[in-house]
Amino acid sequence: MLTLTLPTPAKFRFWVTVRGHGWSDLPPFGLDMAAQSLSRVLHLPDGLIVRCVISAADERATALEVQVTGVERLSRTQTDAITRMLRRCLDMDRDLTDLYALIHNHPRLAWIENLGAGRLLSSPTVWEDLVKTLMTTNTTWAMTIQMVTRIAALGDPVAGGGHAFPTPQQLAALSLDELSGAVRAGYRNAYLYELATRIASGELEVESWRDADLPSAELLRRIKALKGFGDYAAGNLLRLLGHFDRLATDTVCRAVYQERINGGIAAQHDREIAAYYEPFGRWRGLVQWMDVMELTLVSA
DNA sequence: GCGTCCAGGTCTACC
DNA sequence: GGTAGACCTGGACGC
Repeated sequence: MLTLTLPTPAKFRFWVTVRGHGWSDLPPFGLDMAAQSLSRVLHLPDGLIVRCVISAADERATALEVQVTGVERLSRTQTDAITRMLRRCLDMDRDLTDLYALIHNHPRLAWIENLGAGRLLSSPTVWEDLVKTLMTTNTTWAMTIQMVTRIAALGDPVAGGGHAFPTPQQLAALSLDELSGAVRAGYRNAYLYELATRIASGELEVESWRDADLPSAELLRRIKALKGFGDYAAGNLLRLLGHFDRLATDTVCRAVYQERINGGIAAQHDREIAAYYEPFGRWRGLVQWMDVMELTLVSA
């Protein structure tokens, strides 16, 4: 086992980031609640597959400890790749200064700054975030976990158990029937297969969607052009890509708006919810998600 | 064990 | 632009 050190930015809170949304429940991420550690199987650009277990000495630690298994030694290039991928997963390069200034004296949202919340765990690739988002649509969270677990099992195995997340090429190499039988995602199977085959063939390129210069409107257009990605799914993916000027309103968001914001009265239309978050400007999507996660994060 | 109902978001056809 | 119905899975429930 090798140990790496990952310096953290100021005000970075490891466990709050890990618990910031449900991705940590989905393989090839894994949680050890007792040890407060996050595991992740990484498929490095050179093909090497390793398992990383990330932990912090305490919540205000200035560096994370990363234990790497599945390999006896790492080259400088491989170490840099692991560091780069984990920094991306843990949203370490996000500057939340403006958000914290916006909500500094807000009676209901000041907890976000106090807790150091606002970073979202994401996947190393846009492809993986697309697949996982698709598997959250029109289903329960328990079902999402089951479907993603079955998808992850189609990836390359790692020493010690578990798999790397499969590449688009690996899923595209199957027939639709084979994929459907393995994943059991219902009508989503066809959408997943189309996504994988279009990326694998080179017709669709999604990794550049992390480019910060890509306007939200253009990114939204590209995402919604994909089969199976409607308003909610597109909003969710935009959030994971760091675009917070769109909402991702689902049933949980509607319930939170009704119960904790609007005095028990349901919104007449999603436009009413959109109007509520409008004053938060380019941060509105993140504020909406923080409203959903408040009880989980404050009690974590 | 079997049948029925239900939850979830998106797509398509239709008005 | 708005709406209805179909799409799937598996858990919950009643018998």
